[in-house]
Amino acid sequence: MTTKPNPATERAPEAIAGALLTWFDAHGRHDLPWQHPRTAYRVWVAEVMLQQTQVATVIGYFNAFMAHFPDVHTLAAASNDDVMAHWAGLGYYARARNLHAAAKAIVAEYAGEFPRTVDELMALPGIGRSTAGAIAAQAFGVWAPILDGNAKRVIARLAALEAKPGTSAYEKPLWQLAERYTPRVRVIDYTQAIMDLGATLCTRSRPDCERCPLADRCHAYANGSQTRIPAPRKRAKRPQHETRVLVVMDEANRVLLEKRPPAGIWGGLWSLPEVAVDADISVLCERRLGLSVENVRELQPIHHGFTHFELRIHATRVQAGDRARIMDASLQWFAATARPGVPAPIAKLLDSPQQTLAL
DNA sequence: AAGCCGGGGTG
DNA sequence: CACCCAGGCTT
Repeated sequence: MTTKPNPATERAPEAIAGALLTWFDAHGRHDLPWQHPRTAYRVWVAEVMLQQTQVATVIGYFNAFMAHFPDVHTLAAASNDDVMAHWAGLGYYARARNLHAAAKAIVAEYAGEFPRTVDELMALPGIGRSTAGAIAAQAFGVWAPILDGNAKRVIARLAALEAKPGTSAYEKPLWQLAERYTPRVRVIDYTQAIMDLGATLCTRSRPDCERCPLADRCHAYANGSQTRIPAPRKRAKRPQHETRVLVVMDEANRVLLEKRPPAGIWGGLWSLPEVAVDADISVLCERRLGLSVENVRELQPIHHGFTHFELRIHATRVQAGDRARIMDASLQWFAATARPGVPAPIAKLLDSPQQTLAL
């Protein structure tokens, strides 16, 4: 059968890249922290932090991370707790776990020198096709397509691709076009340029097509479909969950924290011990923590919204009796001033003046 | 193909 | 409040 040719695929790809690069020289972002200096290690850490996380949010974390883990050897040799603490608040904590594992692999298998091919990069934990392409292109100038959220939006509009995001009918042609448009020269700048265009002009809502260097080649702009491409993803209503955490204080005003299992919500982070909502606190503390408690007091519940569910967190504060001995390695006392990174809502609770952790 | 994984920005 | 963000991994 005959299919209508897609205008975006017919055009000379060099013209797209050329127009984009000319625009980039004048209007692109040239002062992002990971661009100066642009080492493979810094590009890699930045790319992982930037997965599903906005640039403005990442910058502060990136600078702090680099100050503490200046190179891949330092990162590989660090403790998991130290790495997780520097990720606390960023979310998607599997990224930090994978980052640490990948650092160890790069030291062990590559003597600390990053591999330069997409396939080798993709074999490292936490690096998928798009991130591998970004590292290869930006760190080494190796030709490789990227397809992050920005590039997807730009290319989908160029091609007026109406397929539903998340389906292969959407992803496959996008990768094909991403390869076609990626030039053999100036791959570092091109990779940055298409992301910058998506971040500054070809935005999800209210794209500024009047200033777009690709407007005269954009099929969506030509037929006025740019505001409904890509189609929004309908999300199921978020279920409501409840849980309870314990704020256990000892005589020295230290608080008891629990290292969470690697998988699941807040995986690998230290948090307040989580118990059943209707738990008998005294009995539970005696049996699970091996300590007697006094001054059991209910605190103000806090509410936290996740992407896929909402959580109402009840909090019970108790004072640990004498001779409190915590045997479990996943439970540890921490001073308020020297505690590890904890999830954002827990940090908020612990830092809240009204909670007044002191008894 | 669909679900899981966070916290913050934006309209 | 809805939707998204320099996605990847698991099932």
